[in-house]
Amino acid sequence: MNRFLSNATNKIDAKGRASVPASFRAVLASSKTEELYCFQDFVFPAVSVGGPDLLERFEQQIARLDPFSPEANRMSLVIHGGGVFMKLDQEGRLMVTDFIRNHTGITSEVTFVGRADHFQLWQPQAYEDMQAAARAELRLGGLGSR
Amino acid sequence: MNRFLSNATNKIDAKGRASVPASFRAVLASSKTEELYCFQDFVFPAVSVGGPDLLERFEQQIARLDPFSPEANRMSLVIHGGGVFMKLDQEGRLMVTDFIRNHTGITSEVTFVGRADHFQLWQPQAYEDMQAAARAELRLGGLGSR
DNA sequence: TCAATTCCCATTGACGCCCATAATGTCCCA
DNA sequence: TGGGACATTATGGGCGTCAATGGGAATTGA
Repeated sequence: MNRFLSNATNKIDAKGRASVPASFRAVLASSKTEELYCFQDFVFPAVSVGGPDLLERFEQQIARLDPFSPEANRMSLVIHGGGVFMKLDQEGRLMVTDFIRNHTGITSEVTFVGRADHFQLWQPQAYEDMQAAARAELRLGGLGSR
Repeated sequence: MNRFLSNATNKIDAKGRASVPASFRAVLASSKTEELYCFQDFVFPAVSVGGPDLLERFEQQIARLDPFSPEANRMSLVIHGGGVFMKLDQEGRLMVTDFIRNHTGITSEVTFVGRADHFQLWQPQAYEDMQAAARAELRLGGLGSR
């Protein structure tokens, strides 16, 4: 499978590192992705991580908006001003920086959440709660009501 | 027969493995399905299991939405973040992970339930109860009363 | 020069591959 | 039609491999 799927919670060690799940690393390797582009999610208290192509996709979306709209402005602020590039170490571990911690509330553990073309970093409990809430919404919205 | 039908209850061994019923494996083999997509059922305390085509069906629903909308974001969180890929071992056994246990209450035995294009994992007693309840509903609803 | 980051190696535990055995069902033939 | 050989399934467990984790040493950079 060549997209990010499922979720896993890993520990952050004394140096602030956390292992990226092997299945996620496999996806990155298959697309030859070395550098990771990170930014905060628009909706959730999470940090999204993907290849440089992810950044390009967002730029295209901004281009489609009215350049003077508050939405385009806000999006650019988050995407360009708020984004960072990161790299994994030799064992496939990610440094959990203050940038990540501040937007997520992550302290000692990270939940990696697959989102098809990218993945996200969540504070474990926040993910649990949001997953349950989103599931309840979908039930009302009719996805599971066939 | 090329769809999942009937049900069977199998033991979970000390390593957390359970044999998938041979008839189900035959269905998987006939469609060349190697990887299994699993997710928490939207209404029942069960985990649904099917081929990647099951995931694609959900993704088509997401594709109909504005990719930057909260709805699409939420649906992806559930479908991508909440789903898992699994593989059977060489003997056709499935690892009963905590993901499965948490959503079903499964402990030492698992009931496999055929649902035509996919199958489900249930805690045996929960399945019995739900089966009986569904049967009663049908009786009231008049399906058998024509 | 000090602190933070990266490299490298060790440890542990989980998982997959392999083989063995028991239980069950099926088929063939007397 | 009964019985027995055979096949298949469900299950148990040994063992090697790899992922996740921890920590010392080297390197970088302010």
